[in-house]
Amino acid sequence: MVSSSGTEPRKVTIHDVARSAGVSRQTVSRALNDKDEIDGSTKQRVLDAARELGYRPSRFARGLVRQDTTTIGLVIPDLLNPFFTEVAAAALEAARARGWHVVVYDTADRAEEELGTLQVIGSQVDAVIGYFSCSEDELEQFTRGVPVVLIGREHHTPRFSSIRIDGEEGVHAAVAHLVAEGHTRVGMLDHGGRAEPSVRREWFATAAAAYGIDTDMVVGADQSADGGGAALKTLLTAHPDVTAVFTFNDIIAIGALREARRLGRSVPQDLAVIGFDGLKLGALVEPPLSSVALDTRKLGALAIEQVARLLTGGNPLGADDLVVRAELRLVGSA
Amino acid sequence: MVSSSGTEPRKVTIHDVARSAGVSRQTVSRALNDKDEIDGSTKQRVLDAARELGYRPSRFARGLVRQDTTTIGLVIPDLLNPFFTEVAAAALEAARARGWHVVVYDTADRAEEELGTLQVIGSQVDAVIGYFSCSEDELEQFTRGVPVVLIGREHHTPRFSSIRIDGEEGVHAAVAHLVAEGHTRVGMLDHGGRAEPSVRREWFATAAAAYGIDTDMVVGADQSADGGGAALKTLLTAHPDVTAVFTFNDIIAIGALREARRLGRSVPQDLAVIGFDGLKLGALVEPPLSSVALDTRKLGALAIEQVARLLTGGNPLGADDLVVRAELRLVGSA
DNA sequence: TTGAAAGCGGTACCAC
DNA sequence: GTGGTACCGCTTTCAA
Repeated sequence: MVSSSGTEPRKVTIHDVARSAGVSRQTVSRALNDKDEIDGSTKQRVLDAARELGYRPSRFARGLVRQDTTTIGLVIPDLLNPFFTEVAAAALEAARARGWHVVVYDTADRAEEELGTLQVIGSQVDAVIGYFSCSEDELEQFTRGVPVVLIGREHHTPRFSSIRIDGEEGVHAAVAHLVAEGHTRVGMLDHGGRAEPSVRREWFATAAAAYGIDTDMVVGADQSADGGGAALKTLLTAHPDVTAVFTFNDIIAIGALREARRLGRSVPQDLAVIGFDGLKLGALVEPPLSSVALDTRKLGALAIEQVARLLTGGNPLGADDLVVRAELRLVGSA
Repeated sequence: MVSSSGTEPRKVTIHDVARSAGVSRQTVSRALNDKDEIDGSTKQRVLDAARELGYRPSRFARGLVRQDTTTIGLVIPDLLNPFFTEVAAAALEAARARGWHVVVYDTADRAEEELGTLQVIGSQVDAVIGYFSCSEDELEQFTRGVPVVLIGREHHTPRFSSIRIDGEEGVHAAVAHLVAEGHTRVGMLDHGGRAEPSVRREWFATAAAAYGIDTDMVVGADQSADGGGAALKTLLTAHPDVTAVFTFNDIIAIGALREARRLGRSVPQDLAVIGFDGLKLGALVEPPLSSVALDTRKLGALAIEQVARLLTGGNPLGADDLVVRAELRLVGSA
């Protein structure tokens, strides 16, 4: 006796409606799809029967025959991370403009969940946009045949597309600004975790070098406000003479802002802070966070646009077009 | 000549693979679905052929025959509003636990988009969870037959379910705390827009009355940080003697926090602030925002749980179980 | 181990 | 205006 207590309501099909209304299935179809080759009264009768029976057309059957609806899968590590929130919102907006549906998968920053998602997603969507941590091999293996647009990393196989984030100029401008303000000891809070330094750090190093600034004061930070705070503390302990910091991203910067206040350093007077991403969130903290800002809406729009092209087999955008440039936005913290 | 320049790649079906591999369609199916009633070499041959042709099974055809995958639609007015971000994240998490897919629709706070979504969603998902602004009549009309769980408002028709937010005790505790701290002039920043005062305001009024506190100092605020800031300014201009404010939600409270600083009032010394929602965001501002906190994860989990019951026709949760209680969390701003 | 046939629930194209 | 039929692409009996 495993069956549920409720009256397991066997799926009502178009056939049931047809029989109940005393018409054929196609007539039911006509009534439901508002075709005009049908008598008014018949139509009403069918509609009534359908309501009566609680009929709902199967999206699968319908999708099978009229191949219209496109659904894309959006895979992100953490929707609560404001950066991904913005990316997701942007993708949703761009998708909505095309009448597409977006299935969102939050992998909770777990590699296993990511793989699991990848596994199942292939048979659920027409294309994938995502921020993945797995290898391209794994990606390829699971998404075989599905267009994939990568966010937050660059692809090495022509099999994929990716939206490149170009912050070189923006970071240079940030450093230039700090130098112009008289800062000579500028530290950086890079991301922690992965072994290799980030591209953002390279941009920073290049710019710093161009201004003859020391570039060794770098501390890795967890990708969280707490991580940023802790990293700032470490940095200032090791280098008390630091008067400005550039951070891997805004979340880290916001944590640094908070920690600076706790350490009795007022921002931007005693410590200038410049983040990266330009999150809307930056406007809510005090002082407002200066940042090398990304146009996340454009990022989302580009990803969707590329998917569209990939899907139609039309000419996909090249690497040169798949770029979002970040630019310095000074509002308070520097 | 409207045809695209690319080689419109006609959909490869299981049939093509079968022919190419020199087997029948069902053998292809076996190979792809990893059944064991198939010869190893045959399987490999089929797999190769499939890869060769770039074959991808149709999710519609597959869904049609094995009726497993459930997809739920999540409709929210604005993913960038941190409250909805949390709700969405919670729903995604709960859905993932069941292996469900979630299609997210952001209606951009526009009634027309909401209706449009409603229109299309019925034929795309198995159930709907959402924060809607339209009438129950409209909801009913468009979601006919689909289980619907409402968030942020209560239902009046048995046709729907809703997750109720019970903040009565929490708000009472908030007022009690303020009173205990010596505050006698407590204002409120309610939501603006709609004509009627919010339920939260009623809770506030009731609690305030219980402590013999004046309850007229209420200002409506736009649901944004800026709105909260502006509202606080209005409030303090009209009632300079106010020493504490309770707000409709955390976003408004955060705006108030910012404005207070600009007005030279330090928080919580000169002005105590208590929000509502308990967003994670509240931990990022200075001082950390005290709030009548909601368990958004539970909210999402409840919604999904109810959907599950509705879907199986099993015994759905009653109103008494569909409640999320909010409780006071004091961390800094009061 | 493999294949033929019968659906899954709709829609389109044809007669009537 | 309405019904018959084929078919969308795949899986699941059931024989062979």
